[in-house]
Amino acid sequence: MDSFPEIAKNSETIIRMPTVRRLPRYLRLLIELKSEGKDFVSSEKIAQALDLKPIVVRKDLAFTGNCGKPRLGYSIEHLIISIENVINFRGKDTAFLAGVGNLGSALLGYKGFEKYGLNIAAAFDLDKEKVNKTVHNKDVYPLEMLPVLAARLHPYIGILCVPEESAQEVVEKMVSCGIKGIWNFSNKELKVPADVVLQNEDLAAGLAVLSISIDKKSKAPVQ
Amino acid sequence: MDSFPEIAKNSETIIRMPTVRRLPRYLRLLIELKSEGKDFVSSEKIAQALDLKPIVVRKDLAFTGNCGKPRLGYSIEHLIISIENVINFRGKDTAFLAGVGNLGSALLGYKGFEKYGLNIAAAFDLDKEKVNKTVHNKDVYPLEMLPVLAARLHPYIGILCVPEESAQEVVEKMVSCGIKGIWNFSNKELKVPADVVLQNEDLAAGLAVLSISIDKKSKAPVQ
DNA sequence: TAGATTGTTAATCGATTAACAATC
DNA sequence: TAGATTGTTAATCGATTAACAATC
Repeated sequence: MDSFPEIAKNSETIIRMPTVRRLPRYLRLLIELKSEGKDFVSSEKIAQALDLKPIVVRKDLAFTGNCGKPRLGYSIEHLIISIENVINFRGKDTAFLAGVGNLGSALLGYKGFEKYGLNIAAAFDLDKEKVNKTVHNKDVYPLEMLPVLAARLHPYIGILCVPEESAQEVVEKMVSCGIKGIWNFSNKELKVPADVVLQNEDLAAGLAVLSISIDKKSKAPVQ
Repeated sequence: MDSFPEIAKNSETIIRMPTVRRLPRYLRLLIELKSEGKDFVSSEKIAQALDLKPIVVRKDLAFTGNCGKPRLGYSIEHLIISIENVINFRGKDTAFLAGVGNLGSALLGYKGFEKYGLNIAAAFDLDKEKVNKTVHNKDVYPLEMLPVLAARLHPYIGILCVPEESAQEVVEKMVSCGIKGIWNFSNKELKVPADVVLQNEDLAAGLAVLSISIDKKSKAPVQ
């Protein structure tokens, strides 16, 4: 943890989305390997564990600025730190969540966010019945309180789990409070200002891929 | 609904994943337009609504086998049917869900699956305390009951929301009961036989993309 | 007919893969 | 040194974009 390779914080590196989406998978594996007491791992081993090709692993890991050692592989500890830095999974970033329905409540109770460096500091709802309670130990406030709490807690991510009808309105409230990224679990197509990042999570997209893949496989059993 | 264009059920069409992932977005928009009484829509209009380029829309829609009419655009009703057919969102496909924790419960209560042609017919859990109850009106059975209920209900998709430790074991049970697709919400890297489709949903992947995009945007404000 | 909009063909861009030289 | 494993450079593949002819 003391001697530490120069991280290529080369801010001009291009974001390659497929690589970024794989980084959390490497991270989980590396943390597991570390807990088993391992110090180094090769791209070949990582590839086997994650069902990838070794060259993909090497290309992806190069993107984190970390260097492997010929014959040894990659330092697990250094890689973990590099990946966490690149995708910002270290530290505690503050998020607000809006919409404490089924999905919103589940996310409030999701333990994994701690590992991802995300702290849901407060939750909000328009429904008077859901408000002024706690869900999974998180306080749920009326939406009107958003500006006051934002001024105090400085959230930078807004997690959106409200029904489609109110999604745009809630996003605008979040944006006007200085939130810089919207993680959208509603299926509403949202408009955000150019300086705000919108990340849509679409359950139906995954299901569509699954359905069509099953279809293809059953129709073309020889491959 | 009577006169209906020949659908190119050309089974040799290649699956283009980015296209497939966008199809549910077109579908939602088209259903909305239909409810507004519209009959035709142009690729330009669709592109505006979904923040895409018109050429992307035309290429994607061509993939559904549907033809647009020059000067008129696409028949909304026909397109809806074509898209639903391609991604198998018509009819009622049976799914089993395993793991009735926070996320599993939320999915059991998710109304949208009806629209996606997915019917969660039964839920399962290893925890004796969670079993023999109903969650959002779905029966929760002990995992041992899976084979019996599978023989009766013929599920073809298994939705996996169990903790990582038991994920592989549960998947194997599902596969041995004839399930052809696994929708994996756990973060476990699963092994499945070659004839079974695995679709991983990784929350951390979306969060990583969001985080890194916010970073980039704040560091490169001129674009 | 003129004009709007589609669908096709070719060009560009980006991601994956292959080949191999560099390194410990 | 020999051998394993990395990182680089070039080739391939697939998706997006551009240009434009076809169509109503």
